[in-house]
Amino acid sequence: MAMMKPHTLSGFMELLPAPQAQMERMMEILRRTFSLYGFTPLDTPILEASEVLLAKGGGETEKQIYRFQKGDSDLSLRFDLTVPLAKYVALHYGDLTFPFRRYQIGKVYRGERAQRGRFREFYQADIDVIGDGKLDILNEAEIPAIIYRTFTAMGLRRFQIRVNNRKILNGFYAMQHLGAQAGDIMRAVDKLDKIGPEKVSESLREDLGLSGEQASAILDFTKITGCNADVLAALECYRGRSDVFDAGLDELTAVTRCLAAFGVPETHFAVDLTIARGLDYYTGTVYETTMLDHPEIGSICSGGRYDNLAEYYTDRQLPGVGISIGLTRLFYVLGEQGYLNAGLNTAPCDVLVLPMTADLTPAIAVATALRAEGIRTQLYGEQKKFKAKLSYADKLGIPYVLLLGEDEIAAGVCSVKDLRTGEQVTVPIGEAAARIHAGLKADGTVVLEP
RNA sequence: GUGGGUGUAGCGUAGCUGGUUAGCGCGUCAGAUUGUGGUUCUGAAGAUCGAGGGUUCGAAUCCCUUCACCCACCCCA
Repeated sequence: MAMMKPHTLSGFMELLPAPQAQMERMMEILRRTFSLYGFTPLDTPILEASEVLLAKGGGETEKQIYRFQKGDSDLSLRFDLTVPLAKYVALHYGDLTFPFRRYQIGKVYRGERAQRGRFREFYQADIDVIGDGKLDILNEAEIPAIIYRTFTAMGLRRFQIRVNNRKILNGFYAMQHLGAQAGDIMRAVDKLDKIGPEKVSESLREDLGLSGEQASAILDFTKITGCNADVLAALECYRGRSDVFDAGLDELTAVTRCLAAFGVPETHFAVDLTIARGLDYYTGTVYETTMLDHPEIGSICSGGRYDNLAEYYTDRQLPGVGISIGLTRLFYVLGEQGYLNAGLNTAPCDVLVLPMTADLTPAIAVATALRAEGIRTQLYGEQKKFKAKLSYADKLGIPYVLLLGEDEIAAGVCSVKDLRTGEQVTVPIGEAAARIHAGLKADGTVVLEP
């Protein structure tokens, strides 16, 4: 039988052990930070009935979703974590306490062309707050504050969370009598950074059939930039001409105020009237986060307020606000920039026990004792040459090796070698754990509690 | 989905105006050193040149087909 070449599908990330350890570390930070704000962990199926995921119907989702038949079932892979959440909340409404705050880290799937920093299977780390009937604006300010804290905890510095409000855009376009084309216009305006104002104006007039006055009114609107206070002040000039716009401006102003109180510096947070992206279910505040040094990779975290997502599954009004970190993309960018692996121990364990005798039981006893002390211990039982055993520890980056030969066993001692310094000491077996603990703590390596 | 580019040992690559044993680096394995790794030295293994077909005395090299991957667009985390 011909052997087939092993390969991994395009757009699917598969990591080696060391980077995988880094990825897990990032997820730990996310879980810890989300818990800090009172979010409860949640998991939902990767597969859902197609009618659930496509309830909203149409649009880009329909084109990009992985959908297939199994028997008579019409199934789809989830393309985000928010739509499944809406289903979950509608389904378990009676058993949940509102506002319902949950975080979820899981893989999602999008059948589009893979590219640098763009995957077909990727992790999203979501936090959402779902209200019963109503949901206070405070939540919309807290979400980016959490993101700020999360990214900071991961060691990121050069990122910016940009905020806008769909009501402001929709209200403004309504003033220009362009309400029906709001979506297309937002998409055109979104290209400002990429192709410049002239091309955008051209696109507005030629592709969307707007008048010259309308196009320049839109471009003038996007030119409202500066510090957050300036932008908000400039927006006040448009007040009084659209109820929707006024509501959006009130919300954006409130969010901006709260964010300052949450301790998010203005360097990391900006009101930006050009952002409008994200899925089309957003109805109010929208967020988008980019790395300042790598804008070309796109948003690594975005979300917003959605008032009507659950309407396909329930008659109840269940407004929500949430945000999604593109973990796989974030990890990819960090890895590419060499920001990962800085001084982090990615070894699978802290010590490798090397039995040098035919009888393995003394080594087994030592390994068991070390584990009882919370030291991550691996027992190496392969009949290899001594140098091969040491080389194994070296390649995996295991910091300590514990040698147990005839002489040591007879004397009730063991040899503990620090592979990083090459230093080796012989200590009573009972003291080995304390010795390794001390060395690990000095290095700041995470040690499991006994 | 549309347009462009690239496919040579596990990985990164040279060779590409056709010319006979496809070269190098990293990694792997072995030895120097059978209780001392990471450094160094020596040696070895490892490639149906993405696949299929065609042109030719002769194809990694030229032509066709196909597949895969990458980039751009679309859209998005």
